[in-house]
Amino acid sequence: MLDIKLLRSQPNQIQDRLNLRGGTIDLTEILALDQTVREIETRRSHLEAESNDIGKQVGKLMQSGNKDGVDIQALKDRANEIKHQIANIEPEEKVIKEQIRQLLLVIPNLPDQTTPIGKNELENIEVRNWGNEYKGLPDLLPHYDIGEKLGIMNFERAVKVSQSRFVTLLGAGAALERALIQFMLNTHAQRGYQEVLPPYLVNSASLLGTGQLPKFAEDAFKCAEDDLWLIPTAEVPVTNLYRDEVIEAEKLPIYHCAFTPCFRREAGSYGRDTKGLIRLHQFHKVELVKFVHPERSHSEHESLVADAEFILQALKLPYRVIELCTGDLGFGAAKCYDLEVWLPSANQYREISSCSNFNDFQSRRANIRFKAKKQKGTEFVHTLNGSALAVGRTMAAILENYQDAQGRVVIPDVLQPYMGREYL
RNA sequence: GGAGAGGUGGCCGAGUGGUUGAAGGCGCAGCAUUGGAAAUGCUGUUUAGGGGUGACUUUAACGAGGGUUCGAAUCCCUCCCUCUCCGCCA
Repeated sequence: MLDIKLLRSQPNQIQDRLNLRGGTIDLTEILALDQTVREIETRRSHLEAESNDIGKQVGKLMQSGNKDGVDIQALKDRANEIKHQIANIEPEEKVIKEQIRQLLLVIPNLPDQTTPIGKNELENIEVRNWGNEYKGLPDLLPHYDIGEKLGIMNFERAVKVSQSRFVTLLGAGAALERALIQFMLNTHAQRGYQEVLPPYLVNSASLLGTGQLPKFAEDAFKCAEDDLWLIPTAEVPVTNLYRDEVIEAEKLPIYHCAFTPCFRREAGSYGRDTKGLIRLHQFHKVELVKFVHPERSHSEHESLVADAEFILQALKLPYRVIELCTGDLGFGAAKCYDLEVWLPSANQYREISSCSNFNDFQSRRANIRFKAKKQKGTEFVHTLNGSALAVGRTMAAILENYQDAQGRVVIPDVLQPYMGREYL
């Protein structure tokens, strides 16, 4: 959520920066409503001040024993008159305030000053790449084919049990998934992230806090009987751990890593990535979440990306780092790097992690502040998060990049201790 | 699911419908004391919105939302949450 005061004080600059995203966001309505509501608010405050004053006078007169005096009745009459006047303007004030809130909630974040300007994904920037694009064997199989051939992956039965876009892992496939999760969590924990195992069902306030609601309700699964939703990412429960809290400044930065299943309706993606592990309604992800001092958020973002890259490098999977341009940035992100892993069967890179800096966008919505000792007032923290990594897509990358001439899949060195074997 | 108890500031904990943003304590900060510290003493210490360059001023907030009243932390209603006991349960 943007700061209404910033919007008020420099509407043109804000408009220009929002325009870099390419959408059409009109701020005139919200600015007009803001102007109106402030006028009403001032009037109401004055009326309430008078009313408070009368209350005190009545109190004094009552205590001095003058319970039925004429002057008391006159004061009461005046106070009732004020009450009616307030009742006349207050509903309008509430309605307008709610309108402003609703409008603010659907305005995307301002792109960071350092985010490259561009219209769409074609203008994203490749920052660096790592490893060789493995062209593979001539008879290299896509991950879903080798997975089924090895008997570690079954799509048909998952469809029977649920519906399309679900998978079942079997035997070594299930073990590999579990090994990846263990390896990722252990690595991050060693590197300073506190592990969290959060709830997988969250309330609407949490989704509002991280920005999935109100705009993207159709992307999430909802439990109709309850105010509960299946999490689309661990970002939601982990970020909201600190909702409505004031953190002591010296406790920052806070680093968490979390493994969770993620549930996404994938509305509007019919026919895309229908085969394999790439786009499922349920998948596993290890997520990194940071709460940091605003002054440090840029460097914290870089190190977050490095922590995600560390996993890819440990697994020896070729990848590249893409910095998203303003036109391709997600709703809440101010700056974002995608990590894309090499998938030889498709002869292309596919997103395996997205590392975003939200600046104070989420913390404003979720009301996550910090307070420095000796300083008056509070400030909003900056929140950052990134996948490290999407487990299913990592499995897909391993199944393709590690195929050998015998049709086996070599298990990456770092996973062998977890698997107790060298090949699938 | 049934029965009961309770939600007050960073924390603990008082609270009578009337100048209570809220006693007291802890914690924290500053000052004094000390060779230095502990102990002690004094002072200060919520957040958010509006107005003002500013000192400042004004409004709101005692789980949330309504109601009664000139006036509500205090009385009434609805909802949420927490705890205890019983039942059910991995």
